[in-house]
Amino acid sequence: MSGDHAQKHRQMESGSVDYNSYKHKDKHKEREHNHKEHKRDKERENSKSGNSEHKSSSEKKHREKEKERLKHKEKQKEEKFHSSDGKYRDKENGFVSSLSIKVEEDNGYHHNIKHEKAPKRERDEDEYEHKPKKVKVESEKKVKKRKQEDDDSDYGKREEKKPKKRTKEIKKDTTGGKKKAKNEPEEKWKWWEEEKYTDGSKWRFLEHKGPVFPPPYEPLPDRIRFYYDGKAMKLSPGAEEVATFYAKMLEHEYTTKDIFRKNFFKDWRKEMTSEEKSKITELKKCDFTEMNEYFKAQSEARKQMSKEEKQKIKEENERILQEYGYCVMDNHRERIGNFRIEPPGLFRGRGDHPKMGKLKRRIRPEDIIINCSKDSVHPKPPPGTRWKDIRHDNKVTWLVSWTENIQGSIKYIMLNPSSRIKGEKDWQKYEMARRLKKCVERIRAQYREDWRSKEMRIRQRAVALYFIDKLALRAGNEKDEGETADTVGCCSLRVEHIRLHPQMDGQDFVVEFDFPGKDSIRYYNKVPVEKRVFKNLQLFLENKQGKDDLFDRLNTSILNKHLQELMDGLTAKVFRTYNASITLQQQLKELTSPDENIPEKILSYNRANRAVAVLCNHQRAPPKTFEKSMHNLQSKIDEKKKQLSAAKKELKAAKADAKMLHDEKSKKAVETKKKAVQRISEQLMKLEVQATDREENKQIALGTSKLNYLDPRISVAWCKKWGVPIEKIYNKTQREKFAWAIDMTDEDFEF
DNA sequence: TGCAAGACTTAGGATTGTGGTA
DNA sequence: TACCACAATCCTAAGTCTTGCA
Repeated sequence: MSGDHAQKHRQMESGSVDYNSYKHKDKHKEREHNHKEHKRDKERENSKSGNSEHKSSSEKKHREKEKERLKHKEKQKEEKFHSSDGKYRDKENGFVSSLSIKVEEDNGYHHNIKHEKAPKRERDEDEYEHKPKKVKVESEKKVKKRKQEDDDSDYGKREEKKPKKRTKEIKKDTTGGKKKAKNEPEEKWKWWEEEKYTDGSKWRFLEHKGPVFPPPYEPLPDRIRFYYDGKAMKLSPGAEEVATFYAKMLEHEYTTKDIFRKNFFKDWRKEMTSEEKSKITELKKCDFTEMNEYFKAQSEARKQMSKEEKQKIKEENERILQEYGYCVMDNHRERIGNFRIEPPGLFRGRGDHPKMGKLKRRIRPEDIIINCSKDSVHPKPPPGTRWKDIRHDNKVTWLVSWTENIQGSIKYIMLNPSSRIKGEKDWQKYEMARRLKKCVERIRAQYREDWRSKEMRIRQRAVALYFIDKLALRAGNEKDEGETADTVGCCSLRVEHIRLHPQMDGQDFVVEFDFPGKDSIRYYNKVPVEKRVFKNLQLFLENKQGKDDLFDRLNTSILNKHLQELMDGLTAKVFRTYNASITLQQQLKELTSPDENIPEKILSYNRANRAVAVLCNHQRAPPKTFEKSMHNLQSKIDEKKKQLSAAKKELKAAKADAKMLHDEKSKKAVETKKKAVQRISEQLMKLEVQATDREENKQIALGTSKLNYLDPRISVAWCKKWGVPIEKIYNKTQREKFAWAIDMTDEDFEF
């Protein structure tokens, strides 16, 4: 990664941000009051529905009550609306649906989407919560009409409009979700237009069916044998199961690693009978090849299955998904992210993980903690078993948890990224980054000042923060030595991870970074820094050895505590989000040109995305088939070039004929040939763009930044501005995750 | 106050699905 | 129809940050 790229993003910020909402003290009080009322309403609803007799239909009842309440509220709002001069206000964007939206009175929630275009207003630093809105279904015609009206109206008028109604609820199939017609368009719930809980609770009602367990172990057929020291040996079921985990990985690089083999063998022996234990004493004498071939044959057989068999499996998976893949959270049927319990196997730690190869044991119902509403139908454990515990903790978002045996950490089943609970958090994350944008210059001035501090701890803090800001480094928490791979982030950098060059490649004060980051991905970068940073680093390195901490007076909690003082809610990772998003926005501005066609625009987008991936050091292993696929693509390009040249020749000839003959037929022929040339030129251009894109993407992973760091509103606004279909940028899953952004953003959005 | 546990986000690789082509 | 390449999705490890407790 080149240092100059990492610097680029620093030049980017210009102009002001549209901070769309602000707080009036008294309005705030009023809002608080209203919200408390609303909360009490909801709580009353919940407590009412919380009796134990209704188990079989609890959710239904709950829903009905909620509907009733909403109906009542809707009526009230309708009345209020009609008695006011409120008009519907249109959404400028039309990406998702034709729902119309009315803007409520400023209730203090921040970030009403309609305000993206609004005049800039001041607002409190600590405010970022979104503003709820109410929606109502409206015909497209009306929407269009209203759009026109809205375009003509000014912001002040919009502010006066009264709310109308909240979204339609999504129906839940209480029978366990028998398959809904797949293509049946289900109206999407616009959670982003509704109120948020502000009491720290994550939900009021939660019902689900619990996790799906992996199938029990199926012993190998007798003909498949394991050999020890050249002799066939029948293993006990427990030992055999663990042996199959290894056998399945025989071709994987893991099995060449000493730690992996050592850990596996140690844990495997624990599963052996005493007789097996006394016989099997060396891994190198074990022969798993028959097992390995058996599994390969099985996998091959799966591929060769008939269409009907495959369809049957697909249908069964769909059935399981419908039954276990959804939960009901506060009246809405929401998709669960990972509803399957992790199957047993061998631990695949990354990098030089000291525990790789250890046995990940099978999770039993007795290990599982269920989290759901008291008044929901609780998930049933498999017959003859019981759950470890059933909790009703609405301060957390998980549905199921268990403790894994490798690190002793807790694993969770949570909702899908398209869910309200994840989306809200995501939105909040980008709002936090936008808040940072507002005060980042002040923070930068502060840390530059701190480079001169008399106190070593402050200088270290300031230099570390400079790196986090400039290079988008991760915070770098302390890690348990010997328990995990040796990786570092900013605060945990050691002397051995940097080299100082007073001069390098014609530049002054260059810092050379070389360290294993998250997932043991190497971070290598040569960065020219300011003289004072360089001098400080020299100072920090004095009298230290390679293994010593670079920042020995700093850790992430000290740093984050400091950041918290600079801006409410600020932590080290916000800088990564901020710098990633601002880089995308700036790069898009720089790279997109109006005369580009759609494929070229997409290439520009990918290049902007790539700049971010480089900044964040999102790498991938080059695809195994990369060289081959590039070669194939090049062949296609060559072939297309030949075609083009032939087509051009034909066109020339046709023109000559037409000149001679002057008849309709030859004129027509010229037109046809012209079209052919044009078509082939376009095809060639597409192939060439594809080749460039692929080459530039060889070792860079774009997905991580797109999914986690780039404010989706930047991409949506860019698509709208340049007429690029959103489908070209986000696939179906991504569009579901970013539905909130797609719905609320217009082309003027500024991060 | 410091540390461990807990909760949640971020991450790359593996697996599966899909569409184009021979 | 089989095969291939790429995209989409799944999987779960590895981070960050917060919370709770001694």
